[in-house]
Amino acid sequence: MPRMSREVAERHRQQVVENTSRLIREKGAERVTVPEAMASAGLTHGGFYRHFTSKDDLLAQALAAAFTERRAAMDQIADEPAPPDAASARDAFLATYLSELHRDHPGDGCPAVAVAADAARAEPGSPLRSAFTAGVRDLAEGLHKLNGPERDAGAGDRPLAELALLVGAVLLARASDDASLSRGILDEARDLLSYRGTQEPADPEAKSAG
Amino acid sequence: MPRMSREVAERHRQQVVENTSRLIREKGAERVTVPEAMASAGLTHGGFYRHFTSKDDLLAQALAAAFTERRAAMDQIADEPAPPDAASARDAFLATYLSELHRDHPGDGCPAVAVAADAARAEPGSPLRSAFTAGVRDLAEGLHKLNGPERDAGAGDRPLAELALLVGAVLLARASDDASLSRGILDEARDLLSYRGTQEPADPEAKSAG
DNA sequence: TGTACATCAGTGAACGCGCGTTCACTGATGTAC
DNA sequence: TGTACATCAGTGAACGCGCGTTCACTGATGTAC
Repeated sequence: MPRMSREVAERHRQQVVENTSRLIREKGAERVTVPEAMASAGLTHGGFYRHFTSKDDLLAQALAAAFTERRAAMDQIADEPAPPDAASARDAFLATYLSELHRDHPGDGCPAVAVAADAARAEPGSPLRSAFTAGVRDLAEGLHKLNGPERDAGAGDRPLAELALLVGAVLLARASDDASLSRGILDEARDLLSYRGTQEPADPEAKSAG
Repeated sequence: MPRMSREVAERHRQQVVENTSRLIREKGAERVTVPEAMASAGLTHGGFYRHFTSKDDLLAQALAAAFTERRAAMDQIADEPAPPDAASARDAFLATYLSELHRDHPGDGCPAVAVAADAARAEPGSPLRSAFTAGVRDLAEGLHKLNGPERDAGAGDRPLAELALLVGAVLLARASDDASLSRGILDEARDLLSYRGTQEPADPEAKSAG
């Protein structure tokens, strides 16, 4: 199969990036190979360098795509009204993030959890690390938005710490080889964040309000 | 250099484990090689299998050693009186854990941060994952001890969530390629934990106690 | 619209490299007498 | 305490393997006329 049309070639490039975005979350950035990434779009490895300057280049693009997708999902929850089983959009988001579903499906999950270790060991200034840093900022902004304006005034708006707790909880829950310990981590994290969400309002009656 | 005495051989084994314990925190478990681990004790790779049944075996031993060392450091802080610049032993510990020193020196740092991603991807039941799970339990117990008995009664004792926040914060701080963002993560995490530590005591005067 | 030709997406073999593991070997250590 | 010999810690070469990257090649696509 020799030369493809530009349109087809561009579709191939996008498929490789999208599939790699999933692969790096499932296996970690380091363990994804060039042949594997190309094969995920039905191609052989030889043509890789027509699309990307290096493996690092692809990894960074795939990571950025994962963060973009994740942020969009956050905003969707923030902009929709809270579902009936959640007190607020924020609670709905926390329940989703700290769920066993998220824990057990890294490939669809948050790249901050899956790629943090790779980013921490990448060279400062490298494409992967830059993409990760931008992603952290992006997700923290999403959390800030979910926290809403009321929280801004008080002590409740700490999106960076909240992101750290979410990431740490899902990561430790994934690494813990015991079902009840793993659940305990997720549950305690949710408690800690929910508690802060509804804690000690000046007016006790405000508790029942949205 | 042929056969060494048993005493010397045992010292070599210990050195390999200790040095690997540092190496896996610096580079990640996957990136440590057998030749490298042996060379760290002045040996060549060929004799590796006289000491360990496989690379995985060494990694698990090294990880267990790192957790043991870390737990001992926690207990030392818990058992000593709080230093003059900290309100409690707990605060002293939090300040150390969430410091730039810890962030910038993974090799001396907490294995839960450095090896979580490797453990999360290791096979369930594998030596590395088992060692990690035991380590998480151990550190959570240490945090519980630092929290003290007063916290038990109220809502303040959530050692698993606290560990998740500590781990997530140091990990994201290491991965973030921007000094102020990185500091912000550590600072917000400390705020979140300190706030919970001194919040709304039933009796305001209790603040100065213990 | 047709023709001639340059471009380049994709193929598959090849490269040098480092990995985990195995193995024949060496010779001081440890043991049995 | 001495002697004879088995043990085994450590060496260094070798194994098969998969990696990232390069390259000559193919032939449909895209373009210039």
